[in-house]
Amino acid sequence: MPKIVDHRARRRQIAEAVLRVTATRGLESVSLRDVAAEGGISMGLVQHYFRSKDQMLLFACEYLIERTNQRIAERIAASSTPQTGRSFLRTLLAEILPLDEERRAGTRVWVAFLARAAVEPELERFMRDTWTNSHNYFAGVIRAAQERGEIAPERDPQREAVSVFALTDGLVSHILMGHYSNETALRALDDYLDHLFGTES
Amino acid sequence: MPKIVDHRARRRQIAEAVLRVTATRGLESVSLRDVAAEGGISMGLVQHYFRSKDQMLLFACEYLIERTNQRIAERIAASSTPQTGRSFLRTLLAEILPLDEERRAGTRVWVAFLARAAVEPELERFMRDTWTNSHNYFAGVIRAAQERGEIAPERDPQREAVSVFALTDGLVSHILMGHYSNETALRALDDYLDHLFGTES
DNA sequence: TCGGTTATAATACGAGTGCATTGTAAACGG
DNA sequence: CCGTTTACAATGCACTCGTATTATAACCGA
Repeated sequence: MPKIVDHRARRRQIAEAVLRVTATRGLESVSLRDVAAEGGISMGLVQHYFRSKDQMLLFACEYLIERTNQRIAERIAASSTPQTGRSFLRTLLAEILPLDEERRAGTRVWVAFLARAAVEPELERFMRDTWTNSHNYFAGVIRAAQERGEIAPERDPQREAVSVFALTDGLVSHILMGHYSNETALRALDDYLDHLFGTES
Repeated sequence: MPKIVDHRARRRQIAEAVLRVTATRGLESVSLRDVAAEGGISMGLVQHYFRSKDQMLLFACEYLIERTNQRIAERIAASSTPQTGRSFLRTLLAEILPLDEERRAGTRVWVAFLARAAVEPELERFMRDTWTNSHNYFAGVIRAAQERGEIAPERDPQREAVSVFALTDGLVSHILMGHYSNETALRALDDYLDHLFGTES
């Protein structure tokens, strides 16, 4: 055994450099040299930890998802408890929106990978799996709220999850382009929650 | 005056080559040589009609929007008349979804430009303007239906337009990745229209 | 201490890039 | 019919890219 180095930590460190470069200059201008420079390491080291550029990008994408999910879980844990199903769902969805620069940076990277996934089957599969997980989580939250009587029993959690997921993802793009303001997007979210939780009827 | 050539037609022809290459291999692998080969012309000709690659891509993006809007207008004109505000809106929104391969190709290109716009202010401005036009159109359609009594008067067309626009754009991404099926997406659209036109109350 | 394995760096290489330059043919105004 | 302008083609150039190769240093088991 030679030098002891935390392999996974090094890969994450490189992935973070990838994400930073992607957020500022876009995925198409990410080169191994840029990543190495951003991470303050040599290009050979990047190659040592990733067989190819594609594998490096895929890992960076997985890392982005993992980091984002972790951040969301933290914020939810930090929010006031106990809370209703509605407030929980609102916290969750609002956390997905790019409301501050940190999340905007993450979202810029995310749409870059999304565009790449449109022409790369392997990445597309990964995106689909990621979204399926999210969808199932949303549906579970909605079903739980329904079982607690917060949502009318005739609603189908699966169908509602489709709507709320698509609405949120759509708002994400529009906020990112500066088309809808944070307030406008949050109001649209609340409008939907009003509808789902039957405030208006 | 030398050879008489339709300048705009040539530029559109080149733009179509750009869109074809982008739809199959992605925006990041679009080179002047690829575009020339795809269009069956020389690389020098491409340079003759566009000062730089960036300008070529911007024009191609504008052309994509123009072509898409035109196609939507045609389909609407071809649909049965007269129709209710609801059926009109449904036709309009369903036409935006990538339900067949032709529209899927266009959508792949669209998300590629979207990702680029996230790191290019000029393109971002263009995207924002495009979306503002679409939003205003949607709001106008909703307001017209409201004035004809199809939608409850207390609804705000602007707010509803935000929701329907975001929902549709979200569904676009999810369909493109193969996450939601065409039927699932259309059902989510219909669910929203039920809500907007008050079928359920 | 020695041998082998790994971490890290430096660099060479061929392919591809956008753009600039140059060349050629065709169409008009004079 | 001539010259200027434009349409189009071909090629050269400086640069960047991902990857392969090689070199060096550090560590640990034997």
